[in-house]
Amino acid sequence: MSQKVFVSAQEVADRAGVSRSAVSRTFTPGASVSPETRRKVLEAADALGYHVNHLARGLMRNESGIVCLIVSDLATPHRSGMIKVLTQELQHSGKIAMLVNTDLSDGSVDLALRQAIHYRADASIILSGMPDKSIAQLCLKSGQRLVLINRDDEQDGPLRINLDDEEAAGRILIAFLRAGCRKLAFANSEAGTPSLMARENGFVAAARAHGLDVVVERYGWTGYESGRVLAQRLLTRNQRPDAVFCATDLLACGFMDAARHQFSISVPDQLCVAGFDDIEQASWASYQLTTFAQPLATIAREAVSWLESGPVANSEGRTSAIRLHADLVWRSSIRGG
Amino acid sequence: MSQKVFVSAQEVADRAGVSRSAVSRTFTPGASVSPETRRKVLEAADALGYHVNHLARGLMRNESGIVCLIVSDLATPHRSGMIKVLTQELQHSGKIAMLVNTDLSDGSVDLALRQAIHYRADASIILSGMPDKSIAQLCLKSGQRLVLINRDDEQDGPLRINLDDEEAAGRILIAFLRAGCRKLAFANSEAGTPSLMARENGFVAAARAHGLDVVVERYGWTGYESGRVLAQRLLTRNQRPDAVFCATDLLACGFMDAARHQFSISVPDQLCVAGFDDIEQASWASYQLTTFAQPLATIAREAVSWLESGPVANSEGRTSAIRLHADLVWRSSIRGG
DNA sequence: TTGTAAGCGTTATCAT
DNA sequence: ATGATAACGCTTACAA
Repeated sequence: MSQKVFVSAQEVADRAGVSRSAVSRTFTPGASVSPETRRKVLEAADALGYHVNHLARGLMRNESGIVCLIVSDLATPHRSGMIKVLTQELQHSGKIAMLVNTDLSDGSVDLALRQAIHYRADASIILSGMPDKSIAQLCLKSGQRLVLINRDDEQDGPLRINLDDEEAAGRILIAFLRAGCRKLAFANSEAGTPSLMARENGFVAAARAHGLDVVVERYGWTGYESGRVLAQRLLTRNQRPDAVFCATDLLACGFMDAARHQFSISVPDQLCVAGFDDIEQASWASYQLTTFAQPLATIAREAVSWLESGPVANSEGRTSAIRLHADLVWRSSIRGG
Repeated sequence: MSQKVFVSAQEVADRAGVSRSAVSRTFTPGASVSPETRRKVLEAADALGYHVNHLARGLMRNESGIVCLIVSDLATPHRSGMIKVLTQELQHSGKIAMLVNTDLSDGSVDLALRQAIHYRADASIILSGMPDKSIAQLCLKSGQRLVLINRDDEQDGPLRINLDDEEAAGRILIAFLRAGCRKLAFANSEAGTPSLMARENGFVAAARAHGLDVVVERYGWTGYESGRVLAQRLLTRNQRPDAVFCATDLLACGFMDAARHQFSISVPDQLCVAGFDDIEQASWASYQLTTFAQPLATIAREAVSWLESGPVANSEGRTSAIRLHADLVWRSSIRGG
């Protein structure tokens, strides 16, 4: 297609009157070059607009510097926030993010991982879906690292970073009880991902431990609109709940809006609401949602530092799992405090 | 670092009992291979877990398939929405997105473009900041394509996609006038990007054409919090405005929240508000913001199809600019309709 | 410290 | 249709 004409190391070498290797060494941190040649090379490179070809370098070094981010629902506040911190952290450690959007086809996580292999990515970070066992094994066998965030998979080999969802659910139950709520509900999507289900199960279990029942409702995709539908369903019951734990903030925003504008219910006076993720909108004046903060910075740091850490034990790759704590962010969608 | 051991074409060839070239041809669309060899190769490849090395392929073909997305404020609804459609469109046409986050350092757009060159990206799409003239020239000279979205630059060579911001500003003025508003205000950030300024200038000019003045206030970064500050400033004036055009939806959300919750002003009864971008939150029940929709799908399609179109005229690369129309999305933050 | 030469995994050219 | 061979731009022993 486009007639690309990049400057090569040879041209720089010619102009500087040195060998190709001298040029290569100049751009290799920690290689031995005399200050004089270095200067000449840098000068020629600058004049010619030379930039090391990372494709070729990756080929030789067997290390591309590419990390593949596999993501769906790219435009949701939580996911985009995740991508933001991950790209920052990756760039900070000299890597570059390749972004694969899996919104389109089904089973596209596998397709995405194939892309990662094609470009010889040093690692893949999966924020959505679950890879097929076989393709995941291929990645690991090929020496590619795998990080699963909020996927809670049983597979061996990848790094798994998860939150303590159950425990958080228990804490929010206490908060509801302190606010005097007894008619509990849980609003979930039908996505059924491990972390979503852990929140649900944790909440139900904690309630049961206190001798209380929870009305659970699930609907559609984990977004604002689903929150409205869930409100429709939960707030039209004979026994209207006085406390709702929503599986995500996005659901909670939709739920609150429906409760207030459609059912004229006052939050938190007549209904306490809690969410999960602490997306930016949770802090907006219209919501002031009590929620759990995803420790984004920590997640990114842990993920990237694990990628940087030396080679994984070839012997079946040591199994690593990190469970992080989610801080409760108190706002006014729950009475008291 | 990690001992990566990917399967090579040679290994596949050996196992299938054919030559390397046969393997290569099997994976090159439109190459001539007999069904028989093809089958043997595919079988061996599958058994071994072979995947074409795009690094090496890019080296040979002088075409990496990589497109670099250069972005700041990654986590805002508008930017993430943009990234979503762009990645979809790119993947759809067989390309892959490399994401560079420029939130960190200043002048990092140049750094980002350097990364694009390092990885021999076929093109770069810039959603934020402006590249230095020299580095942009280097990209173009190297045969890399450049797309600037909502940057409205004068430079020659790159494709420039912009909205008709001035014209849109004129339309919203009419809407305000029809609603009976006469005390106009414009809420802007201090970012001063061309599109933001075009909205401001277009609004002021249109008002002047109708013999009306506009109070313009600018503050901080283009986010929710700035909207609140701007409301603070504009709503405490002697002459309180009865209509505010906010440069973006995010500003508008902050503005509306402050107006309602802090100043107990009713929107749209006492104050009409309009925004720009049509982010998801604009449609939420708490805002119901009248705004202009960014034609995201069209933008992405235009950008990617331009990348696919044959080689740019080497003779100074024909100058291409696309100006798109922003549809007005009517909701209830303006009276009437 | 420097240059020479081999090799990374492809694809493209050219015979066959 | 197939196989040998020469690139592609780089890094890295190895030799000087």
